[in-house]
Amino acid sequence: MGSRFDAGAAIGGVLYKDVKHAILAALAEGEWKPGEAIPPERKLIERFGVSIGTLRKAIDELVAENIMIRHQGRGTFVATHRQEDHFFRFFRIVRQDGYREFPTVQLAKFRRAKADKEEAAALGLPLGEAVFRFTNVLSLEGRAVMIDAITVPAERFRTLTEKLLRERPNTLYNFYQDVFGINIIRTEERLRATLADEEDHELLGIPVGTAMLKILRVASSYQNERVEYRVSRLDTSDYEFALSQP
Amino acid sequence: MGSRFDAGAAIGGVLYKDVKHAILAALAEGEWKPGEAIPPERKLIERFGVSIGTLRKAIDELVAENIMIRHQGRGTFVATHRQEDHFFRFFRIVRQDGYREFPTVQLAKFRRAKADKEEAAALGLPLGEAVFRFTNVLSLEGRAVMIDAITVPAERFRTLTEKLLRERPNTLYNFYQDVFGINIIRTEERLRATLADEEDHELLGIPVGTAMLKILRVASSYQNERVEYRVSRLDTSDYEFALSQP
DNA sequence: TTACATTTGTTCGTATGTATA
DNA sequence: TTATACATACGAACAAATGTA
Repeated sequence: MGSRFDAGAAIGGVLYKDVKHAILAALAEGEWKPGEAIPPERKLIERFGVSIGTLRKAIDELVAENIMIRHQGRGTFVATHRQEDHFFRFFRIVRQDGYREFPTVQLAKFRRAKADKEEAAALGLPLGEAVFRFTNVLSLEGRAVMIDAITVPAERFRTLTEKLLRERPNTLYNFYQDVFGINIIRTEERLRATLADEEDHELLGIPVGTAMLKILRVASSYQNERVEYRVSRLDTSDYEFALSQP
Repeated sequence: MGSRFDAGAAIGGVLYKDVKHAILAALAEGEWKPGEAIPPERKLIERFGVSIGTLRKAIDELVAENIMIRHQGRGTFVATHRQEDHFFRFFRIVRQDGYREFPTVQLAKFRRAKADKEEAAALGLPLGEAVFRFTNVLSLEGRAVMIDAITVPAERFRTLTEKLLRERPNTLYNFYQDVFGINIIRTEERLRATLADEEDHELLGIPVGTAMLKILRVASSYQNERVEYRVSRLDTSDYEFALSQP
């Protein structure tokens, strides 16, 4: 059979997991949008026909995965990238003394292209599939320190244009949410060292051959759908990549 | 007032947090050692005078923080660094195709010294406090690729000797557990790029000026007690630092 | 300011299922 | 088979935070 709910994805066997996946499916179908409250627990236990404890256990996991946020007395909300905390969950560049600051972003390049081998592998697309490629230059304290070379599948970002990107009011991941209904909830990153090339010199004003941190990121949406591949290059003379475990 | 338990650290107000901290305190005092089972839930609810649900909520958090591991039908155990998973939680160096391998370690240097400014700040010690400094060279697939320069407070590692380090049978963090009763449960890492120097050339056989990944790590024990400062330098021509969120 | 309804958070306890020794 | 241990599911009662009349 499958789930005991209509929504789709389920394993059967563990009730709270079924509830969790039913909620995720409703989320993926756009029933509740980021920033909105989902129905109160009382309504949800009616809808799913489970006890309060079971429902809470399902939502507990969604909260632990940063997909939802609970506020006592207000309700349970679909997470947004608008919240400061959420932004710094994915933006891990910090001044070497620990100070965190919002970067300013400048769009440097934008074009439509066909996925090369690396992009196709990272995004799980066929080689040569249509993609958008664009480059952002990020500044901290007024100085350009990082280049983000970003690739997204054209299929999923059909209406993307350079103008839209340039005029977006808030963060990139928030823009993905608002305009394309894409919610980044997970990233995988790999870090290497490399030497600055001619492009780094032009965009950041650093000498060719400077040591740079190279960050390769694949960002995914609700169903582990890979929606963004990003290669960042950071000048680490004043800033660094910060990470805490757990 | 304080806690309603003897053990110490508590906030009062939220019962399951008190229970959690009481368990942590017992852990820090060595009542249960890594690898051992803690008493069954039945006993613990008697000891703390709380309900099963409250106890489980306390242990849930400890499990989420990788401090304990539950096994249905067997018991709840204090986490060890022996488990493979646990090792790769702190060792994040991976071949660029994703393959994970255990490194072989060679002790290259060992000496007693006084904490310099950087070490003192990282470990929260007074400047000039006695520390041990030692250097490991890590090899993957038989090739030396990373240098770990490690500093630990002599106070906390009183009986450490070069011989002990050289003859330790298993991983370093496991050695900390077994010999010093120190359990690393948390790390903070900062990553930068740098250029290979003369020491890198000597120990890894790479040309001076090669781009290298520099990782600064502070490792902490149960009560956020900082017990190890480590500066690693990785040749990222074949390997990389891998990271998944969440 | 107060009172009240709404919503999530905490604590309690019971019954049953599943894995292990 | 039996006993033990954790896992799941249920639901009641009260506390705390929030928004509104």
